[in-house]
Amino acid sequence: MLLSSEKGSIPLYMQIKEMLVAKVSAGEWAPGSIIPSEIRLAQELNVSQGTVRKAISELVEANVLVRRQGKGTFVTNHDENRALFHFFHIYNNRGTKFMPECETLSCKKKHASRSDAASLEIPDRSEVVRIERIRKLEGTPTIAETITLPAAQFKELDQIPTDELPNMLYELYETRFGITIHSAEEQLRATRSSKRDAKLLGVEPGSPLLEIVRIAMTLDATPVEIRTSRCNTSRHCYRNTVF
Amino acid sequence: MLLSSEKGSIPLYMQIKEMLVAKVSAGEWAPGSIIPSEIRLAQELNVSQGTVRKAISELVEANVLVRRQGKGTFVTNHDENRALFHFFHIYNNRGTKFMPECETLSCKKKHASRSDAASLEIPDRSEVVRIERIRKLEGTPTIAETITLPAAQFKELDQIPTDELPNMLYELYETRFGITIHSAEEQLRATRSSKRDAKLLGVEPGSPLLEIVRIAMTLDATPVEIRTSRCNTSRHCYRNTVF
DNA sequence: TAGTGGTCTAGACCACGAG
DNA sequence: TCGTGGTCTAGACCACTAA
Repeated sequence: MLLSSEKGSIPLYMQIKEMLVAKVSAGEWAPGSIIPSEIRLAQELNVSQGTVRKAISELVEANVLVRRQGKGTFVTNHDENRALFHFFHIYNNRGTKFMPECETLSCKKKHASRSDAASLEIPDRSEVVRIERIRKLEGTPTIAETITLPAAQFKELDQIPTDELPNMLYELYETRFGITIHSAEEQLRATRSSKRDAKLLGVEPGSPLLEIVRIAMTLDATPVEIRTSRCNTSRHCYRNTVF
Repeated sequence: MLLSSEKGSIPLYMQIKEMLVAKVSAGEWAPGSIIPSEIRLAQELNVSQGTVRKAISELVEANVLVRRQGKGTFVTNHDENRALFHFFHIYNNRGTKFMPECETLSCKKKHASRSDAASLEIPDRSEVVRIERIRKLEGTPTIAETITLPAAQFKELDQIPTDELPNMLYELYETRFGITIHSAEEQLRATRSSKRDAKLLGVEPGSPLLEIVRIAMTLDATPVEIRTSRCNTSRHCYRNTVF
């Protein structure tokens, strides 16, 4: 790799950051694996350790890498805790969060609707995999979920028996399809429960549900999942901390 | 100030960070004012510039300070843009955000309910100021808001004529009461519109509204405002980006 | 004991803003 | 031109982990 240190060019640590992101993004460094030490990278790139350090620090901040003192620096991987911590925002009214249980109702191939296709940046009517499931919190069904994925990137996902689909799908995406969810954009609205959701969640049809539409993206900002969650918020709520 | 650099003690940059936070928190350095340069601070504290730099960097990350190259480092202040950018999350369905207009309905002293008192960490039944207002987005009334503040810290707020209360209250809190909102915790639920809100927002009574309960805090984590927003989400939504 | 990241230093030079 | 923050270096020593 070539770094340019011309006057007025992009700072070295930024260029190094881009390089590191590229390696992770391309899968050259897999999730969970160790990357070369700061000193090695500095030698290879002909810069000082401090410069590499700054690049790595920003990627640690962005949850791309994790440092472990005495061991090394690793590519972040999606264990259950990360998924729960970063991507699950439903708490009970006492302010605590539990790992949701999960029952998958169906997992089938469909053709993308216009809006799904637009969100996933794939051609109109192309194939998608659609998962329907319901999630229980502390024993009671609380969230009805519809998940839409581009079939091209999730080949044969619909062949997996529904009872083998795990609770935390992002781990599956990573281990089985090599797709790591890095960020997501969520839109929240209040809606009326459909008859179907009402039955699944044990509420009156038409009663208010919190609808969360999430578009999840990889490190290079490619959208790969649309997830619509309809939540009964009588005993739970969505929490967000703002700085 | 004394820094301890004993073996096994808290890192210097952490101690410096605490010191800087204390100065801002105590109002010794007011919002918007410049703080001593990195070099001056380093001299005064007998550390290298790099160490001060690391302390400041983390506070910039936390939105406590802002750097301006060539000018200096400043205490963050709450202009309209900061309030809109960090604390207002309602977008229209095309994904854009506008400065809301605002009509204040009332601003009166009350006695705190048990739950309000608990949230604000003040004695039961102590005095609070209650503001009721409605906010218009692109011309249509979209959000009904109830704001509760501890009267002890917002003396004579209820004496201000309602039509003089500004759109962005956080600026007022800062300039008039010396209280800077630094972070907030939001809880979102789907609720049914009350008759009163329905009339204010021009919707059917009982129709679903997105309820946002925000507890806003100062830099030292003291809760100072409870804000309940009930939003009509037919043409708007709450957005959140997750990493 | 060797190797990793974590803290800290002292000093160089660049880019920006104001006088 | 001067003072600010922004980048980068070279090297010291500490704290942690694993062999």
